[in-house]
Amino acid sequence: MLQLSDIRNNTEELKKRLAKRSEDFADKLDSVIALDDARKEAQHRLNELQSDMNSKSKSIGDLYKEGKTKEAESIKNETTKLKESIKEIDSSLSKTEEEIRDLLVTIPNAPHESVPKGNTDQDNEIIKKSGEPREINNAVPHWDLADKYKLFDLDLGSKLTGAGFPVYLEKGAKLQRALINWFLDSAIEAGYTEVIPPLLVNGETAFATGQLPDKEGQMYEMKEDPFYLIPTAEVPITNLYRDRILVEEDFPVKMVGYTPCFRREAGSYGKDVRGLNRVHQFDKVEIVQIQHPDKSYATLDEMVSYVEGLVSKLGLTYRIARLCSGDLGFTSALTYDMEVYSVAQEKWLEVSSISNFEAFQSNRLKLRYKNRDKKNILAHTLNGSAIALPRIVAALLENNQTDQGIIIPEVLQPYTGFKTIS
RNA sequence: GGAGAGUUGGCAGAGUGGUCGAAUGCGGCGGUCUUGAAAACCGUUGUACCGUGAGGUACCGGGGGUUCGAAUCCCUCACUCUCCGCCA
Repeated sequence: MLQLSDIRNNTEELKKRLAKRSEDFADKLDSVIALDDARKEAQHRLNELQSDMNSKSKSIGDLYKEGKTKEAESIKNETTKLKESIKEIDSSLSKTEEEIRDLLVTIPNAPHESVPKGNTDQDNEIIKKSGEPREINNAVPHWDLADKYKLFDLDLGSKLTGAGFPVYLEKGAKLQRALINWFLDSAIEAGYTEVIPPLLVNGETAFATGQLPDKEGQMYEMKEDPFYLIPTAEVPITNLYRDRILVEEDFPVKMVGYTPCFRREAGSYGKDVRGLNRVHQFDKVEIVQIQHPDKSYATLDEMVSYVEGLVSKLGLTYRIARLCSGDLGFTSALTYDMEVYSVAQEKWLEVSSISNFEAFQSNRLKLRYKNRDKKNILAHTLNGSAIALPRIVAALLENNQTDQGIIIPEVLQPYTGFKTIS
């Protein structure tokens, strides 16, 4: 969430940046400031009363020790009222703090100045295209190729679980492992440290990276325990650094992790859900960085090029989009999407989303660093898919189909152990 | 799942109702000494909020309670450890 101090000090700038979002948040910012004024006043009064109480308590103790029981009793009587006032102000202060928080959690991150104003993905700005898509006559969509070569089976998955839980088979299963391993090895080579986090997280963790309360209902929730299945490795990996105070020398923190991801995708049925286009469980390798605020945008560019390198080595046709304000996630200040072209479906599939959250997550994570003046400053967090598997698989199958079978990209061959699927 | 013991500052570890934001040791930072370093010695060393400032307030796993006063007593939850049970 946005920093209170920022809202107070840079009110107009934040209003301007937030105005790009579909909803107007100017009033909310003003309300936050007004509530914060009330909070300060209450805080001040409370402190005074507490101070009074502390000194009274101290003298009661002293008086008893000196045997002056009567005097002690008389001061004790005075504290009764004081105690009530403290309780009263304390609870009203808590209420105000809660109101501030309730308001703050509904305000999204302020879009970066380069974010184009817009409503839907139609308004995203294509900043790079890798060339013209290859043309294949009578291209077969990946779900039919999967049947033909026994690569994955959605019906089987729906028997075991429900719609959107693919079962990967034979070379399809091997291809998953190959991609995961190649993605991981590439990231490690690029300086990322591998982690394997839990797949279930508690509410505090989900709150800190912004999934709660914004995406409540999009995560699978456990029945017996207050845990959520992770929708992305971003959640547990970024939270590794919750409540940490770093030193500048720690930057950049670079982590990579492979996890399955679970998404309910409530409300998105019907469209674009065939085959692997949108499933409830999928595999993803995620890269996360924690960076100095001055360097986070350079890091974002670096991460985009890194992901671009991956799709490029896979030989896929891709384009990079700068998300417009309407398509920008709640927690992000600037997001680039990597999209690959799917020949049979004749459309672009989003395979990676790379975002700079600035201090939005750090504020909830309480992730800071000590600067040279020994002040604690919120760090910036970033992450990106590197990469999500299903749509990469979809594009690979469709784009690489030939009469002789499906050609496996060279970089993957050491991992698959086969060169074609036939 | 059952029984028991714990959770204190960066770490280790005292503290069982008032003088405790918290002894002591280690580590970190600054200094003295030294050609340099080590050792020794001296000083300093948590986070957040309120206040222009002096200063004040809160925090000893989380939440609640008892009390004039709680790190210390009670309740509750989470976590850690030991033993038993079950199990990959």
